[in-house]
Amino acid sequence: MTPLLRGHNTEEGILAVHPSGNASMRLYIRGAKSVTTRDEEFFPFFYLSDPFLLDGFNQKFWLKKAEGALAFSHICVFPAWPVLWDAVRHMLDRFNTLTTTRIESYAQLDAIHLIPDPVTQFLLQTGRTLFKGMSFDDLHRLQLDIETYTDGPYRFSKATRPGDRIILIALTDNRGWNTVIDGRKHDERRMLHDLVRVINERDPDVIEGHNIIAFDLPYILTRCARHDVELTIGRDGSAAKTAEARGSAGEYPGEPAIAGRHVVDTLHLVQSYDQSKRNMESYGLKYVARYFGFASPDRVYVNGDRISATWDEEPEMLVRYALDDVRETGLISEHLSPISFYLTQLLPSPYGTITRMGSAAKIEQLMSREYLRQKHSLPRPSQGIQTTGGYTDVYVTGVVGPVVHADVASLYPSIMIGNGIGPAKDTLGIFTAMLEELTSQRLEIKQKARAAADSVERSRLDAEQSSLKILINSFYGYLGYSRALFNDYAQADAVTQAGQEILRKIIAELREHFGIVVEVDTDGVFFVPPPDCIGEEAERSFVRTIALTLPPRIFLELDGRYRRMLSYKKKNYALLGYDDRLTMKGSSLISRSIERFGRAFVRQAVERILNNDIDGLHRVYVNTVSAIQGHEMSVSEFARVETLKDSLETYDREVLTGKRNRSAAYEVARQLERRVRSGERVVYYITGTDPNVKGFENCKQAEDWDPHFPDENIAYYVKRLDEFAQKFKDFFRPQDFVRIFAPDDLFPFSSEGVEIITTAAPGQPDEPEETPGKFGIWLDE
DNA sequence: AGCTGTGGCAGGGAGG
DNA sequence: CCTCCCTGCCAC
Repeated sequence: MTPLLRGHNTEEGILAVHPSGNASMRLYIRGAKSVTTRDEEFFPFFYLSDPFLLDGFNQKFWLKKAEGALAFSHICVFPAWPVLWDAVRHMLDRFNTLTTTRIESYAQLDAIHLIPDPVTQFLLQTGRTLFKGMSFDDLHRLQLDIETYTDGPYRFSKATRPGDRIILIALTDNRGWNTVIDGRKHDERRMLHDLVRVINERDPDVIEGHNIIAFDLPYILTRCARHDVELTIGRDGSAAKTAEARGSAGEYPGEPAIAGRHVVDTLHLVQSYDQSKRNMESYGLKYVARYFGFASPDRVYVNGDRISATWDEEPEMLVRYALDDVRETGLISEHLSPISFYLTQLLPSPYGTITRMGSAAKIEQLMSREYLRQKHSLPRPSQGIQTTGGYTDVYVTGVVGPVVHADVASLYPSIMIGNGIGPAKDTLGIFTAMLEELTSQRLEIKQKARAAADSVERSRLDAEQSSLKILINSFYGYLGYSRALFNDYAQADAVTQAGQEILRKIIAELREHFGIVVEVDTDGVFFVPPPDCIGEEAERSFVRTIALTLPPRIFLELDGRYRRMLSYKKKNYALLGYDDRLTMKGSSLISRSIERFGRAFVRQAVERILNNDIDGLHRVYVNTVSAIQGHEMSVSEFARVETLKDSLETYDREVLTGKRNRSAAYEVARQLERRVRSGERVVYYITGTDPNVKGFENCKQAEDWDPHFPDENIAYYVKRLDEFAQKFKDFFRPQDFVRIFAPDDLFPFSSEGVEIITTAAPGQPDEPEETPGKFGIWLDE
């Protein structure tokens, strides 16, 4: 019995398990009842080497470190796929039994969990199917195919296509499941049987839906339980299960189990897409479809609470609505799923799982895959904290223009490649090598995509390069992640510090060349170009001039140009494009926690200020005040929407122990009849007459607001409006400010003599004192 | 049970 | 009033 892994850090608790050469098994080791374990000693561990299957596609298992040497009494085999039962038995027979090698004080296995991930993955990608009763020889041939099909470490395998898909939609109204269905039990029972039949007939590799994991599947399973129908949609005829139903046998919570099929939730796809883009307002299906331009003009919309009524009154309408949902979900998936799909060729995880994996987990898999390929041990996570981040500052507040935004392309990855930054623990040195390799692959693919004549080919290549971009951008975050095996806080700090230096250099150079730096954040700069730099071409070449002063491989690019900019605070500003489009950034201007009327007010006010329309600004204020006072707004405009992070129980406990204060959102949640879970949104408004009421004592659920007897707290909401107006205080002289943001009285408002003040932000000792009007040229237009 | 990072603004409530 | 603490949301 020789340990399969070699390594320098076995003293840190590295274990080798020798499974006698079957790596298509996922080994899961649970602490036996007789074993005392300590939580802090639990750590995930790890891949088997594979003398027989393919390199890299090894499976993961977990060990619980036990105190002292212990032997378990038996070994159990749990094949996740009954189809493979024979194969497992065959392999075990062939190798007699599992042998384990124990190092230091680690315990032996007590359970084996089979998940044929590489096989499903291969099948999915090649469009081949695994059939019931397949013999071990058939499987073995498949495995040989898989071997030839893999290209090697951290390279894409040969691409094929996603398998057949089916989209699942469940409909209910949001008053609860009972009202929709209870009157029509027979119909529903038949529908469930139809669902099972259709899925088995179509036999899809992938089942998709928007929020399918949190809603459609659990909903359908609940209905199945109520009607005593088995949702037998697994490829082997087994029933679909939710995580709870399966226990926590090493699976992710919420991970659905449909044997032989992948579940892809377009909600997850959208969320991870927006993590890099960051400009979506919501992740709801209807919004997302409109965002991507997938919603057709004659799309049917039915409000959630009208679904059962619509079904009763105009069933064809509801059918059309459901089909529109399906169509849009399908288009969103076609647009976004390739990013995950192409990663299945790089990572040893199944397609469905990859769509739900975080970015650090992906890096971890890449690292582990290569370490295991080289049969080297893996380190444990280091303890510590990262101490630095990006540099952010605001040099000028007020209205300026024209403004150019220049940013460094892929700042952190470039630094890591340029300075060879990688974890000290990475003795094989693959982290940086991998980053370099992936980056050059991406550039190659990007160029191919640009050159591709065929539009299908182009979008396939584009998806591939987007997958890589996401991976590449995750390398930095991985360094500072506390649970990462290869984390290295010192190196994470080295990356951010180098980034700060580059940004400061850019600022210094811009000033040297007579640009006026307005706001900077991490990897980009807003600045007013020098007076003789007019027009896009001049600005572009100005940025090039600055870029020449930077270290090699650091590419400063012109990212955007704007007619005017309102600079408010760090990470808070508004931009007016040459197409007159207004974009606002920052939590104090666009936060979802601001009431809708407040967001509308701020937006209109910013727009008027950017256009130097002081009379308009005053009118916006006056109109908003009168709308509040005249009860002209409906509840959705002044209600506040809050997401509950904790359960009501946690909240109560923490309030009781004085760890946190009472808050309106949770108190409203308490009033609701249904149980409120964490992550849910609560919509409420403030009642009473005193503007200084305590929110948690004077709050009501928005649904309870009655337009005929409006009881919102007018004084409170006027006070809120004045708080929003305060944001603009520094843009005006005090005497002007009080006149603009005040109701009309005896004398009509006049903007005569009002000027917008632009100032160098305080606390900038190296910035010479500036006077109003000196920033940019637009005031003289 | 799994979870990528730091920096920044604002609001509400409690207590000085 | 102010400060502190906590939570939520946002930029990159």
